[in-house]
Amino acid sequence: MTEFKPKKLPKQARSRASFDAVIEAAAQLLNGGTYEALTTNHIAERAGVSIGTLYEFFPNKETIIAELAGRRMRALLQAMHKAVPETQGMPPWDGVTHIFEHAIAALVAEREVYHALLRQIPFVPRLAEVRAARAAMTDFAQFIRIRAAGTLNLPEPETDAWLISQMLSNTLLEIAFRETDDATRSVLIRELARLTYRMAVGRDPEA
Amino acid sequence: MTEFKPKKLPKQARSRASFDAVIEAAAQLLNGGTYEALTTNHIAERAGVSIGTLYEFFPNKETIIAELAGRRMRALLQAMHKAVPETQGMPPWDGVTHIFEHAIAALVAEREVYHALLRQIPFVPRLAEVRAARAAMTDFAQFIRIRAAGTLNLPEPETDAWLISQMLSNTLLEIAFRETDDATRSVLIRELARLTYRMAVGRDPEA
Amino acid sequence: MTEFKPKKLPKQARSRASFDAVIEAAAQLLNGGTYEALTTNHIAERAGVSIGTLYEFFPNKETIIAELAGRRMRALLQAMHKAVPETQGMPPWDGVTHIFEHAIAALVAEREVYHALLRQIPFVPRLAEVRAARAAMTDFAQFIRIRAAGTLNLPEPETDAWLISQMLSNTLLEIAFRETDDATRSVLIRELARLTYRMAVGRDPEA
Amino acid sequence: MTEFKPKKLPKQARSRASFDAVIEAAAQLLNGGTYEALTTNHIAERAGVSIGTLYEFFPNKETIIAELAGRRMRALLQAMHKAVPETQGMPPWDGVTHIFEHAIAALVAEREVYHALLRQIPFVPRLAEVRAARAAMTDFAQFIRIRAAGTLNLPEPETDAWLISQMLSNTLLEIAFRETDDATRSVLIRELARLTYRMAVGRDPEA
DNA sequence: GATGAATGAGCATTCATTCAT
DNA sequence: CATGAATGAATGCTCATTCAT
Repeated sequence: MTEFKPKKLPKQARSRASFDAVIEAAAQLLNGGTYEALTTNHIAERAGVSIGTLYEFFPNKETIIAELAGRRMRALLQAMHKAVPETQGMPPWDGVTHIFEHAIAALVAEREVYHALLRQIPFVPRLAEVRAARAAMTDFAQFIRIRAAGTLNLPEPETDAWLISQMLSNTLLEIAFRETDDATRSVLIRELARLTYRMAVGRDPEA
Repeated sequence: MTEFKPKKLPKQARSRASFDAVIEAAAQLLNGGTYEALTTNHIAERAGVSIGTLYEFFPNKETIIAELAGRRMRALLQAMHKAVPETQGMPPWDGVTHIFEHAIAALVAEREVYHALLRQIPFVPRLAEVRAARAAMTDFAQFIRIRAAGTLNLPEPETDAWLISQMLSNTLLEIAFRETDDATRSVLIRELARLTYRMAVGRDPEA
Repeated sequence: MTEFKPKKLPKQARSRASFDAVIEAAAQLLNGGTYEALTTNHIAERAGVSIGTLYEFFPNKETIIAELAGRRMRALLQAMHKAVPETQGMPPWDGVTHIFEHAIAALVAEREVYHALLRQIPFVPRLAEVRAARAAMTDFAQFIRIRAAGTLNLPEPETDAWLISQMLSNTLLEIAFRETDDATRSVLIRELARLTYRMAVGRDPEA
Repeated sequence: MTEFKPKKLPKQARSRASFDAVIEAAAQLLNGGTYEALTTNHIAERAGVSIGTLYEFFPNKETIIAELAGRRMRALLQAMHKAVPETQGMPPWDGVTHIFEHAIAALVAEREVYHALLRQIPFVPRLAEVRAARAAMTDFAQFIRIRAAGTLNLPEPETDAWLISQMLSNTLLEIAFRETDDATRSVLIRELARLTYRMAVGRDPEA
């Protein structure tokens, strides 16, 4: 599988700024346009950098996108991890809901970026960093156990973990991509949390 | 919303053959290449038809893809519907497993086609026929109730139906897209059926 | 110079109807669209005739247009000739005005057809029939002499005749093509008649 | 009304050369071919520039043509203006003849370019710069008055000015487009000047 | 005769990438 | 180091014309 690595990681401040500007310009253009409209020349222009400079840092277009995908995946995981301590003392179901809400908030803030990255660009979902983020969803399902004190009930742990991570990651994306209001999304998230609990424990939480 | 309709539906045998050849050529090219490599000239060449003939039937590239998507969605639903009578007498969990197996078989046979259509081409998931197929997943979840004699237990029926249809359609796709062997897929399907039962009924089936 | 002749002149009534339909379909399409949008397939469709039949009568697109141009030029001259007897007893200036008015009326009725034919299609102005029609404008300038009893005063008769025919034909077209109302056109026609009289006779008419 | 403006006006010498090369290549191709044969790929090839570079400067084909039309109209007006001082001391009729001769010389040098631009390309005559040039013909008719010391005699000044500008611009073009020798053109120009004088003043000049 | 499916050269335009300055 | 002019293969699509049925 082709690796997408920047040509050189910038050390000096000025370089660092250009490097970042390119990636964030790509994100801006993705928000408000499809992937098909994303051209390297536009990225350079939006970044305030010449096309020549862009190619100093990135060997090709794919690498820019891979870098952006990595950034956003890290941001997404961080948003969820930051929410974990806040669930202290909540009943397990509420804890899951809380974490999902943070994930959705991060996704909705850049709906089109995530949509383009994860649903339109062939190679992005196969990127190691993206797969890791998806797999991490299971950790949050596991988290139910910690909070629910040992009631986790998964007969085929590995298989079930993979399935649940697929269901959660895809459904969180669908909720975020859906054109609707925050209230509707709240209901969806809460129900998703309950269905997740059902999957993981085999019964409804005694809320 | 833009409608994608063929220019003229072919009546004569010669036309019918060309019409079909174009659509199936598109499918062939999608199998073994990405969407980006799918060009109208390549489609025509592969179909053994001139580019002019291709545009005799289809007003633009999108319409070819929409027509292919429609065909495959219909094929998928049919594969599932054909499996329903065969579940007579099976315990509900096995019935769902059986239906999923047929769906996966259809998907796996053209893994890359389905992947390109549903995960790379922006407008395909928005197509009426595709959305209908996705929504139909809920019917199969409902089907559990029929077989499980009234134990369906969904506190927010509409919301839960949407969530379950998203989870099932996406996860079936992920299982089909995953590069693995049939044995592994069998286990995944069976576990998916059980998790689905858990979501729908709130407990494990009494196998 | 290439000659544009129909393949075969139709004798039977049915053929005659198809032949005419093709030419008039071309005229209709020219009214409400530019020459660039005029395709043989559209002409055939509009004429209610198959493209194959169209090519039975006309060896190529140019011939259809040449035939249409001939028809309209003949119609234009006829419109002007029909007006001549009506000028009996009018003072010469009014007579010219009267004839011009009939010409403009014919032109305006199919503004876009005449514009496309005479101002956008390279070979039409070079067609024998079109040049003849243009030359005929001089006859109407000559007509002033008949009515003005011998006062025509053209030192270089042949040269002046060509010049006047160019001025009149082009300016009548410009008046017809101009987007304006009938009242404005009336004033333009009357003034054009006076300027023409001045050119031909060397002084204003004693209206 | 759609504006046709170059994408970026070239600053550097290299750019300037390419920019000009494109426009003059278009002129060359128009000389010796019709508008229909004028393609962007041919223009680029003739200009010794890649098609990509062509589109670096011009957003579309129309803009190239509009730019060429502007250039030639400016050249035409300049040719006429430069001739004005040379008419000092000439009798008015000779002065007009002199100016017309310069206009015709400029037109004849690129007969086919002017013909294609002004008689085959739909949008060119509607271009602001072209309309201005045409209107400027009236100034030269006015010029007769200056030389003829107040004898201008136009009962409907605005209408007559428009008519005369139409007659002159069109007839100058027809003289230039006509396939003939210089001697014949000279006679035509001289007679055109006299007819113009007649139109403007109502009698022959006292040569 | 009439049909209309089929042809394919050709068109305007895009965009990832290079390299002389 | 940075620039941005230049590249050109490739794309989606049109349309005059042919010819098997």
